[in-house]
Amino acid sequence: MVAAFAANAADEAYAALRAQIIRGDLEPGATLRQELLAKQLEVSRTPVREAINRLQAEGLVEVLSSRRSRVAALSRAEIRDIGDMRLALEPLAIGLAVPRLTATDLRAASFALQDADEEGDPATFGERNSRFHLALMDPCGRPRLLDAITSLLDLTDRYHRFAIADESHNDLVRDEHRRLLDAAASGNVEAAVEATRTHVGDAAARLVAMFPETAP
Amino acid sequence: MVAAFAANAADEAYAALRAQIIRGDLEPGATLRQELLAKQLEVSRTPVREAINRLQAEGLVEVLSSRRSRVAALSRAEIRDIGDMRLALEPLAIGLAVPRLTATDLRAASFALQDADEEGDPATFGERNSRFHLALMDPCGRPRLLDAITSLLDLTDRYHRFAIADESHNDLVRDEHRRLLDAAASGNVEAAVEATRTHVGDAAARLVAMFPETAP
DNA sequence: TATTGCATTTCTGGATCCAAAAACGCAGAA
DNA sequence: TTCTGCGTTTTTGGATCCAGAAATGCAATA
Repeated sequence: MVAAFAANAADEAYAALRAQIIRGDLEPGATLRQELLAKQLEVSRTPVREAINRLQAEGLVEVLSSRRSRVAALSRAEIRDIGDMRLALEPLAIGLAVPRLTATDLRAASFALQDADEEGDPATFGERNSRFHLALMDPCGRPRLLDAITSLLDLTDRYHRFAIADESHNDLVRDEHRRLLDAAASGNVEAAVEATRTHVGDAAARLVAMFPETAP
Repeated sequence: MVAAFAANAADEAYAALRAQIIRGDLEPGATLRQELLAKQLEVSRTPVREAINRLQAEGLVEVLSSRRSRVAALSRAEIRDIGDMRLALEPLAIGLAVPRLTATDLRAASFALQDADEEGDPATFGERNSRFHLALMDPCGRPRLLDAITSLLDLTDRYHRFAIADESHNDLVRDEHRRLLDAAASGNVEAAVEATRTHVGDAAARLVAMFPETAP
């Protein structure tokens, strides 16, 4: 593992598994065996179990009929469910955050945007994209709201890799990102909220479109 | 314990603790000792730990600086946070649910409303109130949205008991409930969404008002 | 009497153990 | 060859064990 900045083994296991799922190292549908994961993370099964439980609560892991658990594979319906929730929550967060943005916040968001928009490992595109969004919303001062949005972003991050093959689509995303950042930077709350609505709506629609109508 | 309809001990412990917190048997701020809870629930510490973890994720339990955990005591800011999230999510759920409501759904909601509005144990008022709301939103067909809303309702349920002393306030709530149910029954999506917005907004404001400006 | 330091007790997180349930695989029957 | 049934293996949930951290309480001192 790259880094372990967690006080306890359970947090560490959680962070490691979450990262592996989000960047697709653990593919949707892969079954999770506690013993194996414990060996890989060099801890006992106890913290692995705790991590799996948390991931279940977040929706990144799903429980099969009985006992066994696997990496959640989202359906078209679930992607739409998540998209609509983002569309309800992110404009709220942006609306609260923009009036509180400091120069430091804006600089951080700007850096995050640069990182998100440049070419890079497709596996981490979703992650980098989410980091930009969260950087802008972070100053909203609503921990629970941010947690909820983070969970939603976590769920779809890994599916973005398939969408970024289309270059014209990427240009559009860059454009929407830029518009959002500009509105936030100029302190125009209404414009920022509207830009968020547009962008999240578009992004969700694109993700939904990736899933065939009849697929699981 | 009254009922134990859970297959495994962890679910059972979770349900039991959640119920005790929601109806105020475990007061905000009370520290949770695993050993004691395990003895009370007649299981070992393992499932209790799992239950506490889940409750932490939901926000009903908070972790102290180190190790010890207690029943979450919400602050004014957190109540507002939660209220705004409800205001973002519940209209969405109602808007999706109303076109799909069956006669059975409406009957269930109507019963739930009757139960919520009649005099009864103040400790369970929040719970009964939430059940009505959820009954109306249940057919929305969005499991994740419903989970999120349920979690939010869980968090504030126990604080409603203090609000229902005021009888004029109760009349207003009954009125708003009735308006919402009527709109839903008539299939008027826009009216139902608007009634939800009004009611949730009012309810959240009343809860926030209960907390002194400067309190924790 | 109030306060600081230390010994004791309590409690938690993590590891390990155990029984039961589920998955697997093989053999025999159709 | 394919399906079904049974014995074996694997894996999980729950219980218990253990070491370390925090809290508690007592005593000695100012």
